[in-house]
Amino acid sequence: MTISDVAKATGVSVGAVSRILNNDPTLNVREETKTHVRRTIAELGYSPNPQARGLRMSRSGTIAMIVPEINSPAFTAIILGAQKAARERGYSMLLGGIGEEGDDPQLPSRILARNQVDGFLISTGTQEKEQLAAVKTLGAPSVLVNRYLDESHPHVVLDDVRGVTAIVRHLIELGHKRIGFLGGLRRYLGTRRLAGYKAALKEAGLPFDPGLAIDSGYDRDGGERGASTLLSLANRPTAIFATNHLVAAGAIHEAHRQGFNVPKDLSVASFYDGPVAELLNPAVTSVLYPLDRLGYESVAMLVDILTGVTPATTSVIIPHDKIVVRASTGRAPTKISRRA
Amino acid sequence: MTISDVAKATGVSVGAVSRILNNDPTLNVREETKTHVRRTIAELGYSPNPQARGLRMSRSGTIAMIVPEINSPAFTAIILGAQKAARERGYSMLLGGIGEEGDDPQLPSRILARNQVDGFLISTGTQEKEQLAAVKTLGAPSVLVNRYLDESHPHVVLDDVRGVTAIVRHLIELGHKRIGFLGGLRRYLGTRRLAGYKAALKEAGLPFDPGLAIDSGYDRDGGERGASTLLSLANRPTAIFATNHLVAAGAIHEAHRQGFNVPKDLSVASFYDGPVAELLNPAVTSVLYPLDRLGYESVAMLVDILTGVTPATTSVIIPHDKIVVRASTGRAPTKISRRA
DNA sequence: CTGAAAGCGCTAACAT
DNA sequence: ATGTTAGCGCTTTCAG
Repeated sequence: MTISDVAKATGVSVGAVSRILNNDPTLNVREETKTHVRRTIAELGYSPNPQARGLRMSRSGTIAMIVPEINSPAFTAIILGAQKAARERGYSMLLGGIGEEGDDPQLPSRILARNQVDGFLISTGTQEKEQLAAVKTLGAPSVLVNRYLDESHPHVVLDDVRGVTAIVRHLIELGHKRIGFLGGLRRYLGTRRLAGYKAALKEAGLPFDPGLAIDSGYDRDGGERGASTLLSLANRPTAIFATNHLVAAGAIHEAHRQGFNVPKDLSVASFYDGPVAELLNPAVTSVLYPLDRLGYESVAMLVDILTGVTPATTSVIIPHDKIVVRASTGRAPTKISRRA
Repeated sequence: MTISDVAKATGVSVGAVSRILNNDPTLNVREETKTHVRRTIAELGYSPNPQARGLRMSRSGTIAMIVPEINSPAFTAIILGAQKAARERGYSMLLGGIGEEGDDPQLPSRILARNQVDGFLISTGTQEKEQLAAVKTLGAPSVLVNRYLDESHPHVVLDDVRGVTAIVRHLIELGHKRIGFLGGLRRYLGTRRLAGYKAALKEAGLPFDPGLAIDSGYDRDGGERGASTLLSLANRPTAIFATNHLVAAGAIHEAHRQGFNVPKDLSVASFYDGPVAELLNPAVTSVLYPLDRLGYESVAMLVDILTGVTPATTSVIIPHDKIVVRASTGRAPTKISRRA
């Protein structure tokens, strides 16, 4: 079933069929033949061979999304939004980089060579520096998703600073004066969250104690270790901000293990929000982001670039939605309780 | 950078280069020229255009994986294993069907038309019946992943029956006599889990009470509703088996809400195992499956079919690993406590 | 053992 | 307004 079958069946030439298929605006066809051809195509169930089309037009209609993991609830939402946008625009999405594979900074160029994708959505993993550097020399357009290289390189990020400020402000409003920070501090976005934390303290006139800001990374173990450190301080915090749900889960677990009650002795609030926030016990207060929009906007921007539309800006910032208050945060204890 | 560039650079014909690239066994080339061409290819950084190759060979080297969701921890593991196997065999994976998109039973054929994928890995969602029926008429090979149509259609599944039997046995060994079942009962695999549950009761000489087997579906809400029903029974169970972690989370949440202590008043055990089991509070006892192998074996089987190798069997069954005992299960209470 | 050439299905430039 | 045709990059048959 090829285009020439359609041509034969309709009695027109392949060229005409092709132009009708692609709504060629320059050279027009009689309305009559147009509908006739369209009908025949539908009857025959013909659909053009994407490889031939791709070969001819040197494009594939596929974009590759590189994510370091797929376990984290945040990524699932991002991927969902990206899928939706891609489909709406007639693109397919190839998912790569998950797990060990993601450790290879050359992955994008390998994918490019092997799959002839038109462009990339990039969320780097552990090898951030090398990976982002490699992106520059890719030879294919890319949009960074929740990552940042420089202002000129297209990226879609969250308003991390404001989001963290908002949720730390929530803790401060509950009367907390000593608030721990558990997050990544090595990557650019991690440091922006710390900046948000500092901003909230500053606007409340609270001092910043570097001993309360701990590089926990982004996993559950980091949350446990970080909470352990914080809770063993002589002047321990009464609240903790965690950079995601895994870290929050680890922190809550460690607090429980040490006999603290959450939220009576220790409030815990988390960045992001999603199904996992509800699964934890207690359910975790967190700042809600439309993470699917993060994925959606990334694809929109990439497709603009691919189709020659100059995007309005190289920097899209997704604002946070609201603070979802759940059982993990409460008023600061009037006096610091002894460890149970 | 095309194959004829390589031919020119090396002084041989394109045909020769192609044969060397593909290790053509029939027509051999001098060892000397072979290495020379190989070196030049490496120097030039040439890699063949997948679209042209695909057009010529009418294959794309891409397989589509259709999963209904990506939130569930089980799927992430399956996808990971599938990715690994695909990469090892030189295939790329296109992910589709996530979210609303998955409601369309015609999705596979649409993907086939649009993307010329070589084959499918299928895990249906809500529209199981229609979707599995559509698979039959696809015109491309497919392997069902954790789904079942009939013995002749290639599938990779878990030993659900034995796995459930094992974990229910664990509950029975803890002294529980009345054990609730929360799972899906409409799909084939759901009923197999129920069969495993019955088998465990039977081998222990316990009666099967239909009132204890509840169709909870597979989400958190179902877990809550199911637990609510079970806990309001006059003769309520002292333990519950949940078909996955979301259902387990809902059940635990509902138990807590009603003032029951887990595991003192109620033990909860879950199917699967994974990171989420640790996040819950209490952490959930569950039966461990190598879910990545489920994905891995599915791809292996599909690629066998694609490459003309007749698979040894159309039915691969992944055995469970072991019961991971965590805090959510304990000895049956000696006397049923009143609701707090 | 190696080169030449046909042709996979499509689009776009050029004819008519 | 429609038809013809070259050629995208590759593999593979057929000659040599």
